[in-house]
Amino acid sequence: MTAGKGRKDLPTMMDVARTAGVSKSTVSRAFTQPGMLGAETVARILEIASSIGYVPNHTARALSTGRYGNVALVVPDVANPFFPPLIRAAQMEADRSDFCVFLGNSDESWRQEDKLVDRFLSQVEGLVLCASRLTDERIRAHALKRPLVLVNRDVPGIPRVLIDSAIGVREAIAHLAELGHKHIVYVSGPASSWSNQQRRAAVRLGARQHRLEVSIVAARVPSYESGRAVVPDILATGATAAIAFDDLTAQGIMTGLADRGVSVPADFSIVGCDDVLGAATYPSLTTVSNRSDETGRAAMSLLLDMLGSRAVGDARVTLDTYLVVRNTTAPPPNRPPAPARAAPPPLIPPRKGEGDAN
Amino acid sequence: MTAGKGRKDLPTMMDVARTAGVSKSTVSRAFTQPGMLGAETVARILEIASSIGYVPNHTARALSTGRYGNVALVVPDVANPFFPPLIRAAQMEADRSDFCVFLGNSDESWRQEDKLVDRFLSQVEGLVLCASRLTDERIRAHALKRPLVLVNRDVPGIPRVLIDSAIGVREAIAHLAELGHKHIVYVSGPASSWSNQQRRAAVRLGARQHRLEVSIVAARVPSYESGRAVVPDILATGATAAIAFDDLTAQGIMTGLADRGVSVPADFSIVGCDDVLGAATYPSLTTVSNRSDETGRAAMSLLLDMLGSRAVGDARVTLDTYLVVRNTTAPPPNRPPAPARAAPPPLIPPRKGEGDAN
DNA sequence: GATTGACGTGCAACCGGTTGCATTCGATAG
DNA sequence: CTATCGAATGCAACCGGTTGCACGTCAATC
Repeated sequence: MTAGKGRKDLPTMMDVARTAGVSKSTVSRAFTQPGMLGAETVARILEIASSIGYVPNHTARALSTGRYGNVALVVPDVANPFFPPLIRAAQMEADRSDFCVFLGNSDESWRQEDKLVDRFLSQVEGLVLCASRLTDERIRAHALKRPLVLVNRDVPGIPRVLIDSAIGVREAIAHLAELGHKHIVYVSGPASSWSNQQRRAAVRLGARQHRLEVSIVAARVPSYESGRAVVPDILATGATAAIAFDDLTAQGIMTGLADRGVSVPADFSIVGCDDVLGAATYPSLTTVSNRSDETGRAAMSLLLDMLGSRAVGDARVTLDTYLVVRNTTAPPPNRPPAPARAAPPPLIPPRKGEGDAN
Repeated sequence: MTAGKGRKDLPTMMDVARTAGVSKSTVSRAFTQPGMLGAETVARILEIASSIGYVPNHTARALSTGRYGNVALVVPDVANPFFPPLIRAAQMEADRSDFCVFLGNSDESWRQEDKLVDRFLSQVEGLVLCASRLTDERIRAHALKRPLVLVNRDVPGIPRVLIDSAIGVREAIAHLAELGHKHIVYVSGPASSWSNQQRRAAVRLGARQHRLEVSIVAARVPSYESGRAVVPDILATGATAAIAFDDLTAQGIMTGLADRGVSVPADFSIVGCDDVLGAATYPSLTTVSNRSDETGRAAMSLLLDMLGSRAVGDARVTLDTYLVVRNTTAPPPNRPPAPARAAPPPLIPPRKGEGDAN
């Protein structure tokens, strides 16, 4: 019963009330409905409050109003470079409405995600689940209890924000076609990924329109390592350019090509996806923007709209992407490149935080 | 008063109690002190609870016990690649003790940070502040109210976890000396940064021990752009190797050197700091590990220890670093490199999330 | 057969706010 | 001078749990 069992107790509303010679209610109103009180009373109370370092207790307020002022954001892997910009944007959007945000790391496990959501449920007004690992069923169950917004997960009936790579990928195809490429490769990501399906379809469609030959090479997991590993398959197709599922894979491919003396972009062109590495690589990577920050902002904004009881119903927001041309694309060489020397074993540890973010 | 004003209300303890034909207290104890109740009673209650989807209300519990089960983690910029691994590790460490973590993004502003801390105070049991922008005074004030752990901020009396780059930097110096370099440059970060002070001092000391000449070149902000910008200054020193304040700066330097036809590592060697880019660059960057994940874990673990009332007092944990040798360091050329052509204007946008993380 | 305990459960106060309603008081209207 | 009304404030119930204490029951003990 006794709260805090001696731990440092923050000043309460009663403390303020006592030294101000008023009742709890008055102090409460001074903070929530100042207009209802005398101007000098409000001033005095606020003065006293700040002098003794009083801050309204978020928890107690939540209990009586049902407005927790908190939202939860759950991602599979905080360290996956896809997410930090999204998290940052979502956090700042929530902050604009004075919401605090819980961050959950599901560690790519649906059990963990389920546990987190349950823990969050009773102290948040709503949640944003990114690339959720839960079943549609569980998601629906949770959505019954609290407003829920999904990112890169398409469950009918649940508001969701999706990054549609189609446009960006189409731009990439057009870009390569314009440069004179005739045969390209799509290095695919996880089959279960919604993003991967989008991208592959867009590649196929774009290639048909531009009369390009297209090969598909599968990289089971999107990572530096697996990109590096599939380079022989890529070269075997005889293509002169590749579009990779994501930047990490593209990066691995670049390394694998360099290992074989194939230079980028002179001998081979590469396009990534997600713009996760920025211009940090050399040569800097041509890639498809993912606008993950806008995604984060949009998802949080959508959630806050729902909380503001502005009905949102079955929202399905898609964000377009665009091509970011940097320095890994150029006209094809006269002859398609071929392996010059045998591939060395992979020496370099994979980058942390890889995996299928989307 | 009426909570939820019609919003989806979660089932409460009373609901369970009613259908189980017992009192609130009994339901409560079924969850918190099952041993005090009859075995079959507990079983029946848990059964009913899960059947109607009841989960104990975190908020209400917190209010009466003072144990919020929450902690807060505040960083200047989530998107700065220094932080995601730290956040991830801290989050998972907290999760091991069933704590939920609030994430705050101070956006490099002490006002924002102060606001966040105040908002968090009343719903967390403790906080971790990373690279805090607050004054010592404010930090002390907050620490009076709740257990507080600092990361990369050295305020006597407040428990803190510091990444000490000295060892790693010393290893880097030894590494360069062994390769045959005689004259190196330290490209410094923000003067106010604790980490920068550590690193510069370590460079100076190490250089003296190995009888190397050392120059200092100042990059005001640690970023890709500013690294690229200081390349002329670096070359002007006549040095054959550089140690940069962080990886982003090092990356910019690499690009700047390439722009001038100076090849890395054949003509010039580069060492970064923080190991933030992993092996993603080409050539992959030799750098000093920052172990930011261990830092996050250590800080959170320290905080949880404090909460467990295991007194921690004035803890000051320092984490050592080590050199990660990759492919940007090699013996110096016979003659020191010189600019071959004029530098092109910077075309490439700076990487998001830069800034002095430490 | 009455006493004593252990055990299982209910009662009610409390955590720190919020809010509908009652109350007080001065001012304006009648 | 009194009735009326609005503004300012207090009272007390409530949000959903936790927990000290009291109560009732039944078995073991004397």
